Amino acid sequence: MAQLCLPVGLNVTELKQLDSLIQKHRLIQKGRFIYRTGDSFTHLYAIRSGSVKAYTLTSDGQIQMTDFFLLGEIMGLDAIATKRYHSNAVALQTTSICEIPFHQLEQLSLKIPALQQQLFRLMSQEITSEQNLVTWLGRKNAEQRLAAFLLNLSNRYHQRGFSATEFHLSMSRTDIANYLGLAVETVSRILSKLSEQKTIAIDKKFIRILDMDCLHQIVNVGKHDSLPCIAHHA
Amino acid sequence: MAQLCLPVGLNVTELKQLDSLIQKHRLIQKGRFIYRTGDSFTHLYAIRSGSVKAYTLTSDGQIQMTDFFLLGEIMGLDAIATKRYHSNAVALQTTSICEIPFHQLEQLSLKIPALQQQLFRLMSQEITSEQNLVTWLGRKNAEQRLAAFLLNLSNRYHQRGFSATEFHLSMSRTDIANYLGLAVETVSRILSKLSEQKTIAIDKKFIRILDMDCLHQIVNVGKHDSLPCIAHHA
DNA sequence: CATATTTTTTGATCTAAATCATATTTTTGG
DNA sequence: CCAAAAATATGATTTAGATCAAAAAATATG
Repeated sequence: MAQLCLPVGLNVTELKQLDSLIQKHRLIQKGRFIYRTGDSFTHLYAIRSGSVKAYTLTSDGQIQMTDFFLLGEIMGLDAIATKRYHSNAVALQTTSICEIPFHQLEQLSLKIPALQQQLFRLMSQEITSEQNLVTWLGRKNAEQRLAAFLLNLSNRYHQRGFSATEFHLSMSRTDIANYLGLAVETVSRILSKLSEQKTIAIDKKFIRILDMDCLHQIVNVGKHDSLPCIAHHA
Repeated sequence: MAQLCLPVGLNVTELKQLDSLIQKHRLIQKGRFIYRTGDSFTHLYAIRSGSVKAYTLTSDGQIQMTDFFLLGEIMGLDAIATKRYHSNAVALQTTSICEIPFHQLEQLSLKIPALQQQLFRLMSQEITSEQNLVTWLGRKNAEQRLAAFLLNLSNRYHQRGFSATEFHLSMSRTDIANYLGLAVETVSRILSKLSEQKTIAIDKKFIRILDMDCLHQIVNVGKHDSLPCIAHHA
């Protein structure tokens, strides 16, 4: 569990203690739930391979994607306060997850200051990442949202040592559209346009980013910005 | 410091220790900054009275509101990961804040399990609250967003023992619009409409909710819902 | 307290993206 | 391997809300 262990810098004994907590793995088939809204919260889940989507149902029964989790990421942090999961987590492909009993983790973090710090850090990161999503949804047009989404995935894969320019788009167009607050047709149209102008290339679920700069430019340059070049280099 | 102390249930010694951490108060005049983006993170801030807006600047220089903080709420949780504040926090009125040195709080929470738990809880709540905002922005129309916003404020005041139906709208229309991803004109128009139909009454910065049910109905009933009554009672 | 400045409101027009309508491609499952 | 179902793509039309424009109200300031 990269996110929990690596950045922490524990000694051998501490590492062993933490390791003993996170022994239990599970393989989830595509389309299966890891947890559902209202299930009582006992574990955090770390993704060892594969990917997961998390969504909530709004009061009027519509689906709202709240997160995509990729390899190395931790699910369930939003459930700590209420001791119930708030969303439904579904595997987007065959996914290996690691179960982390939260109560025991909490106990252990009392004894290992660096672990407590890492937990605070993880949760704070999650807050920031949701804030960023709010910013995209509130202020950006469809093309900017999609470009930002692709760059975000690219970054996250890159951070885990995978290619930043070629990766698996495991979520459907519908899921992406929902996540970004757009219509499926809009997502499809923009992906087509980006393909046409050779910014990306898509083969089924596989995406290759051909012109990363172009994506950055789309994201960074507001439509009222009269000096795109300067904005880009700033 | 309701949020930090009350729900925790500490013994006398622990309470004293916590109390000694959160002695320092400060009065902030309207329009003054509590922190700015990039300032190094040392304290969490709890609001004792007044209110604060938090916003970020996007890469193309636009303002994006990320939060409004009311009395009893804690600011700065998003800065823990990076040790830098990510947003600008500005007082919306004369505001009394309480400074909480985070490093010491972290140390203390190693010794007081209930305090650690409360911190996890607070951060988890913040994650959930941002997720909710994402849901509003992604799926709701202008009227629903504004109704949800008013109900959210109402709830938060109510939780602290204030009136749920009459409160101070300390943020400007522009701030609200920005927060909800709308144009000022749209916010103004909808507030006018709600006033006209006696759902709310606004006198300068003071708002009175006359028909709470109506607001709930606006929020809960999707436009495609053919049975608003049923949806409302579900 | 009178004038300047900012904020809010209201109206008219325009546009990005939703919706509607099909067609095409991909996936599923017998 | 083929038919049915699901997902994706593309074109035409509509619309919610942005933008533009201007007045009215509130607030600040000398």
